Amino acid sequence: MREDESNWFSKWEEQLPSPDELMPLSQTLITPHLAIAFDITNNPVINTNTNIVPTPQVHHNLQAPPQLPPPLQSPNSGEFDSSELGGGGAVAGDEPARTLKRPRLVWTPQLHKRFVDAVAHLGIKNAVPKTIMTLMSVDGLTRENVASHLQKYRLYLKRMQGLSGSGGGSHASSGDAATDHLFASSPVPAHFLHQGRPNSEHFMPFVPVTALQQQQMVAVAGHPQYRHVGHFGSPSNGQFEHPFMARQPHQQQQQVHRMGTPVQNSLPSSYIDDLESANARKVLTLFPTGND
DNA sequence: CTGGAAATAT
DNA sequence: GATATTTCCA
Repeated sequence: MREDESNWFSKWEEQLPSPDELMPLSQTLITPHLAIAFDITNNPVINTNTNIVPTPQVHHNLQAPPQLPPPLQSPNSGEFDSSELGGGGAVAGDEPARTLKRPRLVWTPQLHKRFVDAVAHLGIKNAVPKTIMTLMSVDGLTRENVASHLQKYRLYLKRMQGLSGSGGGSHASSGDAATDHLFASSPVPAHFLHQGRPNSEHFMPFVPVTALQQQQMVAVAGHPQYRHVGHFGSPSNGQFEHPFMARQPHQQQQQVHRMGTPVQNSLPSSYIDDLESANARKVLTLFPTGND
């Protein structure tokens, strides 16, 4: 049977176990010096690349600095040109830069993880588009983007809750099941699932901000041309770049098992937040923070 | 501004 | 055709 479309997922699974980690959202939450005090300024963990599309990348432009720079401080001052998040990214060649038209924003697992993390840190209480967007600090991300994604995310959570109670099956009409994949990539904070507890306080088990990586990836959908624009290494704010380290060939099993059972959420453990980049269909561009 | 639905693009 | 994302409306 045709596995034309299915094959993308296959690859995706295999590449899921990426050494990529997440980035600390604390940046915005914690003050620079506070972060230093906590020593969370730089994560000594390993992080690695970021992009990676199964597609044959023709160019590898990256200046990849030696490693990740000091995160703290410097709130993104804004420098980075931010090429055109909307411009289609182009760079290289052709493609008129449409400055007014934002290309379709592709929510890549990593980006989504950031989104979930942000929501987790904020709590359903403040999990509003604006706050989330601010917390995410992803360049190019707009409130609208977050709002619409949030909507989808809520539906996903709802669908999940509904499933937990009744067994069922798997009837996903359409549009729901598919979304699950993307959402399944990111761990859903336990408290997310339905906070119907009138007497319960809302506490946040804090998200394992342990190994986080500092890099934002925005994927822009382009035509048959995928160009990943990595850019900006803002020297000033030493934000981040994509350090190319060796990726550990291990742990390759994450994947989404069936979560039909009650979420066992492994709180005490670190989440497996490594994801792969988008598949060959979009461009992965690292953008510096600074939207807003 | 937030939430939801519809429309459009890929 | 289906899905994702965007845009408009309440």
